[in-house]
Amino acid sequence: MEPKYPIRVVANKTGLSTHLIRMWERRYHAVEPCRTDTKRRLYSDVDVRRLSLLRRATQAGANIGQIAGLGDDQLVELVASYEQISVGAVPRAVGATDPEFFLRLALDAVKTLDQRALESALLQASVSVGRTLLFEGVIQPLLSAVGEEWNAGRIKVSHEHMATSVIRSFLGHLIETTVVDTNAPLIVVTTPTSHVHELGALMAAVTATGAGWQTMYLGPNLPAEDIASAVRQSKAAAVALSLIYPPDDPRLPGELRALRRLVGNDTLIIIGGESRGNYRKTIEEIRAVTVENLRSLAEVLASNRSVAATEAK
Amino acid sequence: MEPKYPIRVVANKTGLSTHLIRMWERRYHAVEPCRTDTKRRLYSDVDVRRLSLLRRATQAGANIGQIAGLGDDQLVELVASYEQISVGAVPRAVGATDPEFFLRLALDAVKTLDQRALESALLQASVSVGRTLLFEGVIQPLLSAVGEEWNAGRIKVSHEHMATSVIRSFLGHLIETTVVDTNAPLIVVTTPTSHVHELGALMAAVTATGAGWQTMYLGPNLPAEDIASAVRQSKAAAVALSLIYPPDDPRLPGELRALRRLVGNDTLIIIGGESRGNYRKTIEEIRAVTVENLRSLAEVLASNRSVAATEAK
DNA sequence: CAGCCTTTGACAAATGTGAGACAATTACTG
DNA sequence: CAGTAATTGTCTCACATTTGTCAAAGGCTG
Repeated sequence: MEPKYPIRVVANKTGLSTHLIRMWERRYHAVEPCRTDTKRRLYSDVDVRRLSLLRRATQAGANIGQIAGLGDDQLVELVASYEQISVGAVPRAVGATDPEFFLRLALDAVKTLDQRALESALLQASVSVGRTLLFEGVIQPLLSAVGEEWNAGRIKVSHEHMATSVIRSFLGHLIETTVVDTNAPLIVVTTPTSHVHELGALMAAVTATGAGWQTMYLGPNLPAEDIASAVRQSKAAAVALSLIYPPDDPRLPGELRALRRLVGNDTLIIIGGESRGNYRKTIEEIRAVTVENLRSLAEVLASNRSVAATEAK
Repeated sequence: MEPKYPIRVVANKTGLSTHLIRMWERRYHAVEPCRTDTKRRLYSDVDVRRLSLLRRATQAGANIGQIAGLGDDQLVELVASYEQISVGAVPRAVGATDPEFFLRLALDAVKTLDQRALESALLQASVSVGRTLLFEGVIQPLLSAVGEEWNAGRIKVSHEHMATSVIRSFLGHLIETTVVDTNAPLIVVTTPTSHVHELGALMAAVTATGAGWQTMYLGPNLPAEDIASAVRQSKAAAVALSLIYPPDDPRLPGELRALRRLVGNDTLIIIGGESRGNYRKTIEEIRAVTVENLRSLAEVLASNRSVAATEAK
């Protein structure tokens, strides 16, 4: 863990102001970063994580003065109890920033049908690795792994259902606990009719809140007409659709064209999901943006945020 | 369990006002939290639990002066008996405990597609009215109302999806935040194959945790074989199935018989949901218990809890 | 040289505390 | 049944603590 971030970057990553970070250091020794030769602060990933935890805890009502001195592992527990998640007695590895560790933990939990352990693995992963790594290193691999195990007949549908249900509620929780400013532009997230896989859309929704957008998550399987009416009623600046299964839906091109027609040309349409490639022609035709993964979704949203915000006025 | 919550967090968690919490302390010594060096109150999880119990008891009609001195165990019993008695009876006028108020709030939120408002309406309702009233007075009427509005063409599917998605994550949250004794018997909650309506099952799952059972919620649409394997692997003492739609599923009797055969005769099978009446013959045949509503589910679970607990040993 | 960082001191908003008071309801008494 | 006392939730006030924000002055960086 080499120290590397100047204070400005840390402020961006954690959502705290530089002022506040320095104050917390001065008053409570919340984090004491290394310095350059010329006394400039240089924060490590561990510091960033600690500051994020502190922010979540204070957000939930803790007094910074009381908690600033706590150890990292205590802090994780504290955040859990403040946010009303039960961690229970589980193997803890706060030091580990290794997604694979949490992936293994989670997969074991699925195999043994242990709901609590799965929740706790996800929670710990979410505080120990960043959100990007949480998706790309834990949740997505977990879903693939569960799929493989099921294909191989080593686990049952019930395991897969349990995993889905826990992950879904965990992701919902992430959206709820992320505070976004109410002036932020709004994005509608859903999947088109007959596309029933919803976890991709949920992760997109979480990514969007993380990128500072207000999100309206409408669940899977929604006709173009209804998506458009939701966009209009909520005055959303963008729509994101996740396409996973079926990979070859003959009715989808029609739906997409209808969507573009109904929302008008000012609304950004973003399309992601594994099957997006199979509909490329239509996507180009309706001038929608495709994103390969959640990271590029975040980039697209970041670069469109200011545009959307100004247009709203 | 070190003391850690400042009073405002406790107020949020319990639904009491900070004023009232201090008053109960001054007058009745209901809880006497530790203090910081500067006399600020710091509550522990135990204190929070105790205050919640006190709130539930007073809401059900107990007078605070009488019960404030009781021990925690007595309080649990008291709350249980009080809530049995006062179900349906008019609760004492404590604040705006009118479910219809929250129902209207929630319905407005759905109509205006306001996710946050719906969440906050549900959250307020859950701390202001008891859980029974939350289901029977808010969530179920809300779902019916949304259905009616949709039939009448006054709202779109997107509204219904939004409502479903918010309610689902809210219910999931309720399950997670209810702390259950890890020795409690376990119940598996799901719906059979092709029964895709999941909110009934989710409410059943919440009811079960409220009745002191550990709950494994597996989501909707699960084949009998997989339900049974989940029961066996998790050593569950009971299974609850919610039947709503379709009301006349020709394959259901076969599924139910298979379920009984696969789980053996020691497992309690509970069946609820609006359509349960249409399958009465099979239900009797497999010696399953039917419940009319969530309240009777709670009763069945309460009376079977001790039985299940002893059998587990 | 403009812009960012550091330290220090100061300020104001928010929140918590204890005491007292008030109004509404309930329970008891003659 | 009227009158009285007790109960209980809410509110206000004066004061202390906590905490986020800001400004000034000087140094570092590109």
